[in-house]
Amino acid sequence: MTSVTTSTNGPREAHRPLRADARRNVDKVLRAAEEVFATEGLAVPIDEIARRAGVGVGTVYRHFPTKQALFQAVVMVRLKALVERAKALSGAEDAGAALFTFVSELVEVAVKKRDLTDELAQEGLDDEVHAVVKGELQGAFEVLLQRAQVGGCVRDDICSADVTALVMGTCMVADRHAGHDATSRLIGVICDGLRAHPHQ
Amino acid sequence: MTSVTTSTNGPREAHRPLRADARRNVDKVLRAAEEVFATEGLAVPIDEIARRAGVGVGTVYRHFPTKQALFQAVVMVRLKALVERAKALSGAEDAGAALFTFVSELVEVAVKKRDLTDELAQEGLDDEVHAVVKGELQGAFEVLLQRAQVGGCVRDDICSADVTALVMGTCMVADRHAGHDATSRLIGVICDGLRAHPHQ
Amino acid sequence: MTSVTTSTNGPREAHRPLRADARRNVDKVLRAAEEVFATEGLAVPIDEIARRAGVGVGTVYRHFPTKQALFQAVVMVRLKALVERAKALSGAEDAGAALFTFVSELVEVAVKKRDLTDELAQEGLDDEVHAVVKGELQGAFEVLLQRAQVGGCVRDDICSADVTALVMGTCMVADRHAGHDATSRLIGVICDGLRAHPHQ
Amino acid sequence: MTSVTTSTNGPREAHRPLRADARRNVDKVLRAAEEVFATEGLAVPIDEIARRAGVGVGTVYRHFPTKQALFQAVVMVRLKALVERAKALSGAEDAGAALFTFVSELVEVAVKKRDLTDELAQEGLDDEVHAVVKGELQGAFEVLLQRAQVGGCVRDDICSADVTALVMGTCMVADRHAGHDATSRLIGVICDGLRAHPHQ
DNA sequence: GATGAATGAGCATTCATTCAT
DNA sequence: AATGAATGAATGCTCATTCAT
Repeated sequence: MTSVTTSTNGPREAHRPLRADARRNVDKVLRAAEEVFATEGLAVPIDEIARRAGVGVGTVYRHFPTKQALFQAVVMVRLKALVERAKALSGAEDAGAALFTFVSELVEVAVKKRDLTDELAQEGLDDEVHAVVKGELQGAFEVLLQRAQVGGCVRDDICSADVTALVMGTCMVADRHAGHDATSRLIGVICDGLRAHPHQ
Repeated sequence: MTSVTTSTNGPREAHRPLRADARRNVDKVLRAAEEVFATEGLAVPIDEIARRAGVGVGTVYRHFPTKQALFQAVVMVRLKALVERAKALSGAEDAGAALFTFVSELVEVAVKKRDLTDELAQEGLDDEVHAVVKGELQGAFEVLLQRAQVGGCVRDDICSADVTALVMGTCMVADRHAGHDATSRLIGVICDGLRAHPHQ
Repeated sequence: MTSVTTSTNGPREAHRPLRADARRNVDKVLRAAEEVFATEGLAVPIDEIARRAGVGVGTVYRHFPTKQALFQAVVMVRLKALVERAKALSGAEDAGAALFTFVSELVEVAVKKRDLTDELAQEGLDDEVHAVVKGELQGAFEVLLQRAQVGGCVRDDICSADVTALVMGTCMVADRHAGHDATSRLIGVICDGLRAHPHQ
Repeated sequence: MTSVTTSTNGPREAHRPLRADARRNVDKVLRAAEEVFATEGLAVPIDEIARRAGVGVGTVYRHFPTKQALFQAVVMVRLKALVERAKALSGAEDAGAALFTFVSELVEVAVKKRDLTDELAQEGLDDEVHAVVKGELQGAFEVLLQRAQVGGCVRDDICSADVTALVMGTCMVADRHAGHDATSRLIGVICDGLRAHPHQ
């Protein structure tokens, strides 16, 4: 895995260049947090994350003013990856397939990374930066959806928020529903439901 | 709302009929817990529940030996209601409509009662009683589903666990997705996806 | 075992005759408490005692205003038995043997009944009645000791409080020092120390 | 009194040298605990100890993961002192005098420090470290005893565990038996009992 | 009198966050 | 900048005691 923070100067003040060792620490923390949030969810103590990262708690707090902030930063990484993926798929031939692929992949990731699900479950505690990324994701996703709708592959009576919700729901439930096959079936139902033209 | 404990002698030992005042307290606690779990989730302190119920903490603990136990009791009430509803619907003419009605209602309820969602999200904390009720629900649900499948209204490649999962997911997400219309749209997609014959 | 309360009208108000069933309850409580204090010490919850006695907590409190009071009542029974024994032995031929027998028996009992030890360990929380019994025990014991000293079997430079202390100490330690033999050896040392004429 | 932690790097992990301020706090906590356990026994709330030490509860828990752990640490300090003393005495000319001196001193200390007594009274809560120190004490004590037995100053039919028990018992009782003279008399009896050749 | 439900102060322990080193 | 020690509010739970039934 390459540096998790490639596209930013750091989580707190995005404009002051961090010293090399500081950036290294931010990275270690993010990586540890990623891992531990992914497996244990938000419940994990900060001390544990610091321990795993091999730094002191103070260091964690220097870079992330709050546990929530760290959590969001972790998810941000994933959100960004999703944005990339959505953008990449938005040029595809088959607009329907592109949307369904995206949805499938998203769910598959979330099944493995509990924090993504947790994040999606969070309500109103987003800061601005976060909101921006979420907006980007929404935007990229909307493109995917509209192309699919325009192409007639997806019903017209739903909006992107609806699809997002359905996907989130599936994410939240999928990791409890052991096995890859089960997940696929869930995705299958959702996708078919989207494809279907509304029951008159 | 009528007494929450109509069909049981009390949460702990179903054997000795509770004194009238005790019954009243159990009810007050359950109601407070219901409300507060629904809005705040599992995180609320027991003291808060006791306060809202107008009883001492000790009273809560007398009836529910553990916070988890209280939580489960709260959900049990809902689960039982669901079982009733599922059973009632399983005699309906139109098997497909019955299933879809059940699903819709369930989601509508869960939107208002966040604890149901939380419960469904809980993993391994089931005690036996709990498991039994969940089993009953699963059973009743299965009847509903099979009848719908036999009648050709629902695809054959999914099992009741799948549907349960989809419904749960929708529940979890629906309350964040304000508005009755939005919820209906989600349910619509799910139901159409279930109705659809799998995309080859 | 016959009624534990033969020589009293009840622990609280020694002068109002108790109804038969009340006395029966006092007895049940005392017996349960005896057993449970003996094995678990003072730490046991009152509820547990009530449960074992087959009565409600309220009943326990009706007869014993306080946990301490119950505890003392239990020990009183034992203390009284000790008084009897001491008196019985004070007429014996061999005054030295009588004293040593008493001491041995006392320790042996205490090894089995933790509460006796606990009680002996209690400091200043005795009520009057209690003090009286303790006084009697002290008195009876003093007789035993003086006779042994007069007979030349026990050194003169110690008082009954000293012996009591030594015995208590041995009690407290003896139950941790598994085995009958070990206990005997401890008693042996103490008795020989008492017999010995002080090291000049 | 000098630093309580002279011979150790700290209670938890003997591996990393504690920061000066941390060391100071550990000391304050130990001293407060010592004092308060000595006067009130194990029953004192941790908060009280923290208050007296002038630190927050969290600090106590940082250094001692458990109330029991703190208690043991307190006693450990004393046990270690005893080990030292026993070792120092084991080279003395007069083996009998050495043993009796040790016993006397131990009791005199325990009279003032009730926690020692409490500790000795504890049953099965020994962790390994603790067991080791107790073992050392036993060992050092055994040397003292054997030398005295070989020299003919102490009877042969008892083992070090017996003597320990007798001493403990005396400790437990001695502080209730106010006055230096009384304590001396108790010790006198014990020592004479040990010296005595068993009564046939 | 008996019962056991209710009470609530009390306690051990955790953990996010701050701050001295 | 980094560290990790200190803090203390918060929480789940227990149990002696009181009181309505």
